[in-house]
Amino acid sequence: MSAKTLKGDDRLPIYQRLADTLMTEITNGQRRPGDRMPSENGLAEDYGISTGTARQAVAELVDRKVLERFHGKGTFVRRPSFDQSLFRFFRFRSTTGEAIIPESRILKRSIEPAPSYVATRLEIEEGAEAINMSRLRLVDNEPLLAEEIWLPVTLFREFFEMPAEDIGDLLYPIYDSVCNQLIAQAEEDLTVEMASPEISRLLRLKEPTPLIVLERLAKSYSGKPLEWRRSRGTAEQFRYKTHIR
Amino acid sequence: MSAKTLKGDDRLPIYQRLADTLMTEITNGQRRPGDRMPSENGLAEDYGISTGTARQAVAELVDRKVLERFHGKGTFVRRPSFDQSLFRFFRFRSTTGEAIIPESRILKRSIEPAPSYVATRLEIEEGAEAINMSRLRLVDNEPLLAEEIWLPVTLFREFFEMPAEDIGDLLYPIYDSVCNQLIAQAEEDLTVEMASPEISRLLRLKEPTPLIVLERLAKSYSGKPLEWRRSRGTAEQFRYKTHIR
DNA sequence: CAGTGGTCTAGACCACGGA
DNA sequence: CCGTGGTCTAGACCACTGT
Repeated sequence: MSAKTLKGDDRLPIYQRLADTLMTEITNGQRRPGDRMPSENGLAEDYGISTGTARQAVAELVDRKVLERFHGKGTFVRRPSFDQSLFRFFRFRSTTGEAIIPESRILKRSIEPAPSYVATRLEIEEGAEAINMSRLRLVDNEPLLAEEIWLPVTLFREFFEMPAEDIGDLLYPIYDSVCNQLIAQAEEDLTVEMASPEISRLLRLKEPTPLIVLERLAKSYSGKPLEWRRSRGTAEQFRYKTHIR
Repeated sequence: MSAKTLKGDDRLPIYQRLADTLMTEITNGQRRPGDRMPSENGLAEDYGISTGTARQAVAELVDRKVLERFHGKGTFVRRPSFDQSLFRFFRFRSTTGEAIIPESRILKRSIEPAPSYVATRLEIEEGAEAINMSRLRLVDNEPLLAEEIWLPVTLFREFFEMPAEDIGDLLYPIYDSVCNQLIAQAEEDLTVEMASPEISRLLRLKEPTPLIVLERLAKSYSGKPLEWRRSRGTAEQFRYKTHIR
């Protein structure tokens, strides 16, 4: 007999219901990034299904980049790593030429009424209070990106109250450790505009310069919007490659 | 016994060798876009393997977007459709608001020595002769994109010699029918620059305007470079959305 | 209806990684 | 060595499509 039962509509395929079950455990935080999953044979036995079927469920989540398989080692909850995302768009060259995380300087952190373009994306009431940050990102002391960041105050109050000195170059690990909010996916939206006087000053631009504007809505596994940010960098160092079929 | 044999190193997995075999048939042109593949049971029988294994081979090619499966109908060689690619980057709005193929106007078609940036990508000798076209793409008679197109003269001589009137809005179907050259994949590369006087005139721009520059190297199934083009459009109508995990 | 892909079983054996 | 994922068999039955 099967020790565990599958959630969801029993007219759905078994592998789909198992995938949903595992996904829920990850969404709940019962299984966290880096955790090892039960083996495929283990899952099959636990749920009283065939190994091939358990395998199909795992394949589904591997495909959705929620899990990672390693031959001989096991299957693990994937750690999302987002700061590569910048590298997809901008070619940062440090003097050494290494792939590096840009330094972060927080210029402002305050609570303000959310403007409508933020409120919509974060799915909060227009004019409701939200945490607003302005941040500069630098490589070798050269400013590269100016960022405007918004967080729903209800979920991130502890982040707002923590000392600025304790905030490092990466925010997402802090969101997790301080507020228990895990960023698992994001939508990004890329446009071009001319630099405003304010941005020109921040990025130390002399002449009218086209900017790449990268808007990102970062979400939890379940799709709840957690952070909205807008990053602006000079288009000169912008380059994006794709392969299409 | 098995009627057909699999190509390739027999230390490779069977599904991999079957996928390679099918891929070769497609690369050769023995199976063309739109063609129906043998059924999964048929493949299994033909090669004396299990249905699950045949299915795995098909899954591989579906994943690589070479095949498409339709439940109850069969599996088909996918028709690559590239002119959607523009829609990934530019939001064209016709007056009706429909998804449309922009009209094409060929401004120039000549044979010239290939500049080095073209020769490198097309893998021909620098300074070797190549077909060069200049093309304007319009929606509702508004110029939207200026394109510079290069083709290796060895493969596309018949295209060069055909009457301009017979060339429609889409080039890839012509490449196929006239020169037997099938575009199956492409690399795209996106950057930003300010409009030159020449481009400003072509696109009827009044003021200095940032442009999106989309460079595309189009290739055959086997990866042989067939066409290089550079398209420029105003950044105003540029927008690119992604989802990342 | 027949033929297609989609799901599932109940295993076997192989290849890899770590103790 | 054991436990993991990777490949493979030889089917059965279901769900969808077109005639």
